[in-house]
Amino acid sequence: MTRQRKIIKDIIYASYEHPTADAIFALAKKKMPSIAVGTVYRNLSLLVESGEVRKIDVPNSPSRYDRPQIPHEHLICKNCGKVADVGAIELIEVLKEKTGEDIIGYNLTMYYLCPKCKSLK
Amino acid sequence: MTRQRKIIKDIIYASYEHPTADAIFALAKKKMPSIAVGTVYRNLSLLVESGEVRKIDVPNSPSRYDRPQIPHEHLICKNCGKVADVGAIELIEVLKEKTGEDIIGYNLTMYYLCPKCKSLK
DNA sequence: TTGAAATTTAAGAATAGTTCCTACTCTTGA
DNA sequence: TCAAGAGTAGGAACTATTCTTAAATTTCAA
Repeated sequence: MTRQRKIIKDIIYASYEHPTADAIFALAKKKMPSIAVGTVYRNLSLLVESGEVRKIDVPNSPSRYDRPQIPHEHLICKNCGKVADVGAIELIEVLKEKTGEDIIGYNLTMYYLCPKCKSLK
Repeated sequence: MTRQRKIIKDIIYASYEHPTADAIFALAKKKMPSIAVGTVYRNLSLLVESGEVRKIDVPNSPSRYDRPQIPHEHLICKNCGKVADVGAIELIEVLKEKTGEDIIGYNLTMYYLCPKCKSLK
């Protein structure tokens, strides 16, 4: 846990804005003006891999980063791109009434090992 | 519906491979050697917008395109990136037993209009 | 404490997917 | 037939992210 990595993690844990890599870089730069973009990206990957930080993939715009709380998913405004949280329980409600007034669409991707790859392990 | 657009649509409807824009371009080029990458992307957007084609956003790799069948979602192999279909019913099963053996993770994004944007409309 | 090896970093070049721009071509309909 | 509008080809431009390289920092055995 280098100083740079600590700063990056702290920024994410202190934020409720689901910041982008760019926003994190800007904030980190205030605390350590010498930090580089590459460092932010590399450390974000490491933090995601270790499970300390959660990555939110946003189609057609920069990924965002979040602290791993109790299970929750994300609502993205189609107009301004703002990301909101949805608790897992609400989520089930939302899925149930998918006809729902405000849900314009959704994108669900699950990850697994396909039979071929599984057999190779 | 231009000739180019027809070719692109036909390729997607004839494929079971969830082709990428690049793969579509390669196949389109066989039927019409003069076609340009930009044309493929532009027509894919138009087809998606009109609902004739469905776009699958794949984090960290090129988007894929699919025909809009009965509701189904996608399973992506974490190792080789292959995309498989999951029917909506299976899907509920999968979500139910989320502890499940093979599901490594998932990414759910829903789209809506946030209160602020909704009030502006 | 020293200093060599290993790790991490800064800086910016490179990459890849996608979009944008411009001039040209095709289609449409009067 | 021909002018206006729509669509296209080709490639430059853009943007988020990754890679590369040399320099800085950390680690840890001696």
